Amino acid sequence: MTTRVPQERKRRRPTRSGVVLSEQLIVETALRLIGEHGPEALSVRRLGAALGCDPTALYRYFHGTDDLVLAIADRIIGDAMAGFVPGDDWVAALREIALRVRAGYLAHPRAAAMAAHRVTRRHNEIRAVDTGIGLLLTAGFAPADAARLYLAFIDTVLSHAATEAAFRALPRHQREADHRAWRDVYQDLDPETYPSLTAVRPELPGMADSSFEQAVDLLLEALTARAPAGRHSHR
Amino acid sequence: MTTRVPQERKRRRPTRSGVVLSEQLIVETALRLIGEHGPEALSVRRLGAALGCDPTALYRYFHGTDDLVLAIADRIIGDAMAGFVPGDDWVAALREIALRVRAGYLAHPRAAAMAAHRVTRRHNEIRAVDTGIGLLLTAGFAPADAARLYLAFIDTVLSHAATEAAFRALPRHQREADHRAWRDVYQDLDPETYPSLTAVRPELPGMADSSFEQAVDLLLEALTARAPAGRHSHR
DNA sequence: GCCTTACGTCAACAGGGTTGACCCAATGTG
DNA sequence: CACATTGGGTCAACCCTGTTGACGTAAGGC
Repeated sequence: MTTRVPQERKRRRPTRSGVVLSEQLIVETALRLIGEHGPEALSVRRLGAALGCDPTALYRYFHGTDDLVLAIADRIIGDAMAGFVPGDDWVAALREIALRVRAGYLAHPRAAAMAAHRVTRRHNEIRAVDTGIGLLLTAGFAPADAARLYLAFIDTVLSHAATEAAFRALPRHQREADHRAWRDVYQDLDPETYPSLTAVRPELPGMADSSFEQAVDLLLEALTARAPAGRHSHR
Repeated sequence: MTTRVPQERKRRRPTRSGVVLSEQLIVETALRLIGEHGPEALSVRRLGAALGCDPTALYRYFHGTDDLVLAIADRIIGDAMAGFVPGDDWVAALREIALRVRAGYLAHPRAAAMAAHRVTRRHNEIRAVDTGIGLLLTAGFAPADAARLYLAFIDTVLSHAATEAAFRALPRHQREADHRAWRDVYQDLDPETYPSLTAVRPELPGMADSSFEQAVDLLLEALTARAPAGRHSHR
């Protein structure tokens, strides 16, 4: 069909099971579905079943799966950044942005895994970019540097968060197999073939943990070092 | 079936169309398929057709799609790292690893998008990890730090590369729509609502470019700053 | 109370991964 | 050289997926 999806709906017709559909309700149900029944639960058919309507009714609200995904992504960003106000410390503010984005993604891994590599240049994201660049400007960076460096920072944060989300969106047995790999496969290695891995063997199980905060800290250290003198962070 | 996949095969029986299957041939055909007929071309059925065999014959070589994906990922890593020998400069070596990994992913965007967040547990991956950790050890880092910092470094590189690959793997119209949205959205911004973006407006067109190298440089700067004294990079 | 049309429903299609049964032929042995 | 073994290619089938076009019903404007 790919019918034009109107912005305002007046003829709200209850579904066979009595529910009245809406874009909001659909997005919220999709997120709830993922949260309750695991990452694989999101499909047009399951979503229809959860809503108590025919799966194809969703096509009256979204042009297709892609459209639905973008709507979900916008909702996630909005929820993650809700109530954020940057303080005086620009480094701390950037770190909080990073942690909020990550938390938002991990709250809905499957949706994030689908949407993270999309460029949803919508209101919430634009506002976040404006805020982030503003932080680097107040740190004393020249406009050109502020733009470039913020891009590097936020791209790293988004990429990391997307990777973590994608990992959590894997079916459980795959996730556990990957996790076990660092304990099992990497433990019994030939010392001569892999000398460096052998040297750090006790640390290998930790390789399964997230490196998100470590990477963010490294980036913020580099940014602090590059910041013009006299405009340092408050600590 | 999920039969045990043996490592050594002796009874090579030609397929109906005369081709003799092998793990190598399957992986190479999968990569060729993706390269020629676009990102969506990779499916068990299409792969079987391209090989001139029944699709289910692949299950004699791989336990399932997941197993095949891991094999493809390891192949990409192997190709990317082929012929790499680290020089004296550990910073330069890490940068080259980053650029090689990225180039390998971008050469097969769709495959990379599927495999980037997985742990392949295979030879090429293990060797790359050993090499990277070895570089940090020669830089003078303690084993625990070397492992943790290498993880942060390589995760960032992999995440960035995966994001770029995923974007290139999108259907053309989605990719172009995202690009257009970026241009259009930032053209008519209200200066009062988005003051910082307005301040850096001349720099915004450059925001569409990749921030990969910028992010890698920042990370390497931070690592250099943290490196034990007397073991600096050669420049 | 009628007419229009929005929108929920239904049936169907094309494509996906995965399976168990079948059976031929390549191999190692005598 | 002949035979038993079994690896592995083939086939049919199952259930999942997103998406479509036709259909009809009930809601709203008049």
